[in-house]
Amino acid sequence: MLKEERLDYILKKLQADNKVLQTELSNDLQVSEDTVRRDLESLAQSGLLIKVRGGAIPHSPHPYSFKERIGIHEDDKRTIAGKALSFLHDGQTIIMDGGTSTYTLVKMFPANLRLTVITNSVPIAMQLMEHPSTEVILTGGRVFKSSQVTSGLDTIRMLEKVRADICFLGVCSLHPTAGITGIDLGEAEVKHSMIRSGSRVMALATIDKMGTAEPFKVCDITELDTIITDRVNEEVMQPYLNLGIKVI
Amino acid sequence: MLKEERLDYILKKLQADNKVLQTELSNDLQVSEDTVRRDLESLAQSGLLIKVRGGAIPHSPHPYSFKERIGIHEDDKRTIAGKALSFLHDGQTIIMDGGTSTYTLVKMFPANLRLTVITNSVPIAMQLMEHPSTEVILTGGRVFKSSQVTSGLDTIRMLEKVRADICFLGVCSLHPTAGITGIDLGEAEVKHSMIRSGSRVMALATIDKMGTAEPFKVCDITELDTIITDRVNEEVMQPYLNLGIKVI
DNA sequence: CAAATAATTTCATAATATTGCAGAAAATAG
DNA sequence: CTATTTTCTGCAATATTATGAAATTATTTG
Repeated sequence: MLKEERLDYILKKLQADNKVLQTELSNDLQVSEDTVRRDLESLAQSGLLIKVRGGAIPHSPHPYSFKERIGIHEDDKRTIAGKALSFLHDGQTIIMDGGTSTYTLVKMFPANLRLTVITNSVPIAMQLMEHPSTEVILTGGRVFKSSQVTSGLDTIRMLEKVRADICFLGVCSLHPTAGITGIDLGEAEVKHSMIRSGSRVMALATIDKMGTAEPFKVCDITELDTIITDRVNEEVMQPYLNLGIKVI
Repeated sequence: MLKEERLDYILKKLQADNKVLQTELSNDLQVSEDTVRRDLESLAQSGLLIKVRGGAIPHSPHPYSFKERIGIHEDDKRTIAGKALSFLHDGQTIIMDGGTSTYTLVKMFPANLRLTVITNSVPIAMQLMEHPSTEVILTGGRVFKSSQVTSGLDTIRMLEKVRADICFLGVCSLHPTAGITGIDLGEAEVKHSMIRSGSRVMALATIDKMGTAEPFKVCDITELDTIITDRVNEEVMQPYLNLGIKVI
C-alpha cells in the first residue's frame, strides 16, 4: 500500500468521523502506530488536520458552535439526508441553506451527481469543493460565526436572481401556526429569500424541532411543500398534513 | 512493445485502480522497474499523474488544487506572512485575496487582532471563523474549485463598494514590464478590482515568482505599493525598486 | 543492406527513504 | 504519586531511487 493511500484514507476517515485515533488507524491500515504518527505529522505539517494526543481532529471545518451541534443526532440527520437525496437529479439547481442537516446531506452527495448548488453556508461550499461534478455558487455578505452562513442585503440580492428547482431549508423551529422561525432576524430574512427562489421548498428537521418556535419569523408553514424528518409520527405530523404539506 | 503502449496501459490501469505500483507494472509490462520508473517520470512531467514512492496516483480532478499547493514552500510563506503581519493594526479593513500565502498569513493572525476582512477565498473565510475578533465579509459568486475563490460580476460588484486600508494580493507571476499576471481571466479581473478598492496594495510573492508571467494581466507593476517576499535578493529586486516600489 | 548513430533498456551498485522496534521521556488519568 | 498511555529518539532492516556503464534495439544514411 502506498503512503499516499494511507494519507488519503486518514483524511477520508477524518472527514467522516470528525476524528481519528492512532490505534484504530494502525489497525485499519495494518501499519505500526509509529508510521501512523508520522503520517499524521506530515498531514499536520501540510495543514490538513490538527494532531492531538492519540490521534487527530479536522483543522478548520467547524468552530465549536457548529462543531458542538454537528455530532448530535448524527444518525437522525443521516436518515433525513438519505430521504432528501432521492429528490436530487442531474442537472438540477439547488438552494442549500446552512445548518448541520444540510451539511450532512451535502456530505452524502454521490460523486457522479451533477448539480448547481447555491448556498450561503461556508462549510457547505468548502465541502462541495471536494465534489468532482458540482457547480457551487456562494452568496456574498457578512459571515455569521455561530452559524457559518453569510447574510445581509448582498446575500438576498444574489438569491433574488436565482430560480432553483429545490430549496433545502435547515430549520430551527417549526410550528403549525407560528410557521418557521429562527433566532436571528438577518438569517430569517435570508431564509425567506431562499424560499421565494425555490420552486419546491423542502424543510429538513428532526422531530424534536416540531411544534417549537423562536422569535423571528421566516415564513408561514404553508409556503413549504415538504417536510423531511427522521421519524414520521402520525400524531405530531397531522397538523401539517392537514395543511396539505407532504411529510416524509 | 512500444513505449506509447506502455504509457497507455499505465494510464488505463491508473484510471481503473486509482493507483499503480512499479513492481506490478514491471510484471504486467515485462520490463524492468527502471523503465517503469522512467515511464512514470515522463507521465508525471506531462502532468498526467503524480509520481510517489513505489508507484503513482492520479492527481486530483482540479489541476494543482489548493490542497496540493498548501504544503509547498511552507517556511517561505511563513516568513512572508510574518513580515506582512507588522502592517496590521486594530480597526483596519483589509482585503484578502485567495492563495496559499494569504491563507498562511490569516492563520498567523494574533487572537486579539481586531480587523474587518473582505475576502473571496472560502478557506480564508473558514479559517477566520475560528478567530475571535475578526469581522468577515465574503464576496459572493461562482466558486472556482482549483483556487477556492469566488469570482464573477457579483464578486466585483461587492468589491466596488469597499474602501480598504490594505489589499493583500496573492500573486502567481510578477514581472517588471509585464506586471502582475495570472492564469485565469476571471480571477485576474477580480484581483484588479481588489487593487482598486485598497488604499495600499501589497503583493505577497515568494522569490521564485519574480520575473515570470502568465497569460492574463491583472495590473501594471506600478499599481503596487509594496512587494513582500521571503528573501530580498538585490539583483532580482532592483527593477522593482527603480520603479519606486518598496520591497520587504 | 549494412554501418553508424542515437535512443532505450537493463544491470550493478551506491545513496536515500520508509518502516518497525526498543527503550527513554513526557503527558494523562486515577 | 503511581500506573498507563502516548510520544520521542536512535537504530537496524527493508524497499525505493539514482547513477553510470554496458547491452540491446531502433533509426538514419550512404
